[in-house]
Amino acid sequence: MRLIRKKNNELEQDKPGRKPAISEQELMEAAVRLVDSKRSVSSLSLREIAREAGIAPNSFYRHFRDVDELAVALIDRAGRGLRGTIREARKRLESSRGGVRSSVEVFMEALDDDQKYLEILLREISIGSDAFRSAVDRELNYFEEELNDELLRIVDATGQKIHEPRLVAKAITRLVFTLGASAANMNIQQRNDLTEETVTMVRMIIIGANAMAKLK
Amino acid sequence: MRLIRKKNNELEQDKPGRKPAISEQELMEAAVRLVDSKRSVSSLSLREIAREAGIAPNSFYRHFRDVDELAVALIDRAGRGLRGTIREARKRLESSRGGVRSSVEVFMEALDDDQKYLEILLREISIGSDAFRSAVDRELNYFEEELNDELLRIVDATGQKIHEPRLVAKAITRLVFTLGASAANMNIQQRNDLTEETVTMVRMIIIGANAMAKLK
DNA sequence: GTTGATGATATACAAGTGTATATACGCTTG
DNA sequence: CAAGCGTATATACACTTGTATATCATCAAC
Repeated sequence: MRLIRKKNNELEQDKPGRKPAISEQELMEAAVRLVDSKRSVSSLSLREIAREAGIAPNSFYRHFRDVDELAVALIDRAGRGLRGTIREARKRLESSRGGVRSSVEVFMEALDDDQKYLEILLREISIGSDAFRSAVDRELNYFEEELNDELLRIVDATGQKIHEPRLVAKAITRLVFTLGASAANMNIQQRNDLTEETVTMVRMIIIGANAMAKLK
Repeated sequence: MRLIRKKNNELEQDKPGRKPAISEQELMEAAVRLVDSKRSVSSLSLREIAREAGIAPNSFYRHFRDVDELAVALIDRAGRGLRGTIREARKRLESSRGGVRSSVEVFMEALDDDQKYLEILLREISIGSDAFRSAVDRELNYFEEELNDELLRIVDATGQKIHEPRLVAKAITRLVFTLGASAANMNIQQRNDLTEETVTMVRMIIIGANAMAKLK
């Protein structure tokens, strides 16, 4: 059973029965296939996506109200992947010493998985419709909060102080997302270099926040 | 003044004096006028811009090969404004104590000047054509280099050490640009808060780089 | 078996797009 | 004055776009 969004914006239950010839999933994948370094999701036309998915233009409406709604669904999908990434990073954080490095590595690896979803999220942070942007914002804030919790946990556990953990979380989040976005078109060597750089930058922020806490 | 016969058989008065030729400048301004929170430069159509500028669609070609070329010109313009901003920041840096704060302030103020050019640059960092993106990259790198030079100068002058100044410059640049982009739709209060946050984050990075240099 | 919902299709249309072509007119230069 | 150049314009064409409308096929429920 799935949910169908009707023209009047009501949600309606898909009655048990016949399987649709095409799924929202497949439509989203068709859209992703059309996205490359020069084309953004929000620049895709309804007909283009329908063509790529192999359906008639009008069939698109059976699944999404418009391209924008599909784009938001894409971001939600990216968000789900991101949550997995965060869980993974936390796991490695508990079991290893080089916490920062392994966390950054998990993030960079996630760029390859998830069928470009994360990449799309990163690349289109600042454009698209209002709905699209607030969907991205949601994920960014989630990431930030998770990071904040983790910092507070470390403060609690180790007794070391951190100046304004919320700002530390925000700075790291923005930095990692920005640098991640620029990693999209890189080869392995370049990406490894970028990972190293990112690790150092994140350490600077944490050590800086630490030193500032001591100064006070 | 005399009467001329047009193709559509209308008679029209020949106004005294030649119709003023439009400048690239004016075309660019017309394009900027069409950009808002939902529309990006690269999504504008040639005809839209021509309409806004009050010229015939084909006249556009007299000035730019296509919309993309105009977009690149916009970024170059933004870059020129940015250089002024940097000069200003440096001046304040020499004459005041709170170097970081006043520098960040100069940057945030520049978002209001420059007729949205800087804002456009920030917002479309990751999209648009190859030419567009490399134009943005050029400006970002210029900013980064300037910052690097300044850091080295400070190291020289004060004798304090900084770990990997190039990375410090990169981290600060990305952070300030990213946060600046998100300031586009903020009111004064929110922007002031953001400025404060940015200042603290930048300080964290610098202090962190300082502490890391001492550790070695 | 009939009905009705669901998903898909084809056809159609008005609006918008980039641009090729032809042309008009002012200005400069001879 | 004529020629040519620069800048503008009108017209036209082929194409894409979103979507309205009508129709068909499949299946569930009565």
